[in-house]
Amino acid sequence: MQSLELESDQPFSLHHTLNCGQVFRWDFREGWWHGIVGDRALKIRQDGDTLTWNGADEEFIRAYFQLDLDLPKITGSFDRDPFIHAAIGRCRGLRLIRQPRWECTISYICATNSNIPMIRKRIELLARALGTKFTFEGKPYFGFPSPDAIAGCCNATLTECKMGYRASYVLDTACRLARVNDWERGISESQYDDARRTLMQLKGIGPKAADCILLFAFQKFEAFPIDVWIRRIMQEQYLNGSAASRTLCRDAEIQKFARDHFGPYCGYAQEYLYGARLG
DNA sequence: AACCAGGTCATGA
DNA sequence: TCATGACATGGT
Repeated sequence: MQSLELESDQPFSLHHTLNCGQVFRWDFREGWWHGIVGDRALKIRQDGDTLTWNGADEEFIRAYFQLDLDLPKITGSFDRDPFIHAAIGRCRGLRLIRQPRWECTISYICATNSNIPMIRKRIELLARALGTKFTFEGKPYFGFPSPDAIAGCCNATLTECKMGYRASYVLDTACRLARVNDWERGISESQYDDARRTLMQLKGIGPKAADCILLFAFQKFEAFPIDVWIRRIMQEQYLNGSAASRTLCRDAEIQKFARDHFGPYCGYAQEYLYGARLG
């Protein structure tokens, strides 16, 4: 077991960070958050300014939870209206996570047109079917399947994982990326627009999934994923006033507004809006 | 029983 | 470039 003391001027909330819908393989049980990240399992808890965990070194924890970033500076940069101000207050300490790139990519293909419990079930079934089994604190876990593991399976296997029509998307993307050496580097080194276009050439990745992947796995904070919730919030709160009188506007317009209004960290702002969405 | 969920794709104008 | 409908699945 290891621990660290958070800096007093750098807010962090494990609960908001893991509960805001950006990751799908974390569970809160008996006072601990239990998670599977790529091929490792870990558990972690927060008591005030103390983080205690098992299953990773401190370097991993700091990187994974973005403890190296100046959060007040980030939230301050987009704290520009009463609505986002309230969301920042409600989700105080929420940090974006640095997700494994491959896992994040497949996860958000699995996420389309589904609710969060269904996404979680799908990914768990996928890991059980094709992931590597290992033991952590005496219990069995399944890591996230490698590109080769998915690329080598058949459509029926993925259908058994409740992928529905996404099965062929997952398989196709796995086959493509499995043959490319270090595909992440090209995305990582590209500007946001180019990276987004490249990702969208993969089956099952449209504008929304691409933005989630760029935001959560490539730290391109200018990405502003628009799902049904964010679309609703943006139209009601920022674009056209009341729900009754609003006229619909395109996602591209919403995105432009978001980047102009919230600035270069608008992706971070998006996650605060999403995290605070249930009132 | 329709409708919805962290949407995307194929089609047709 | 844009609307429109289909699409697997499970919950409400």
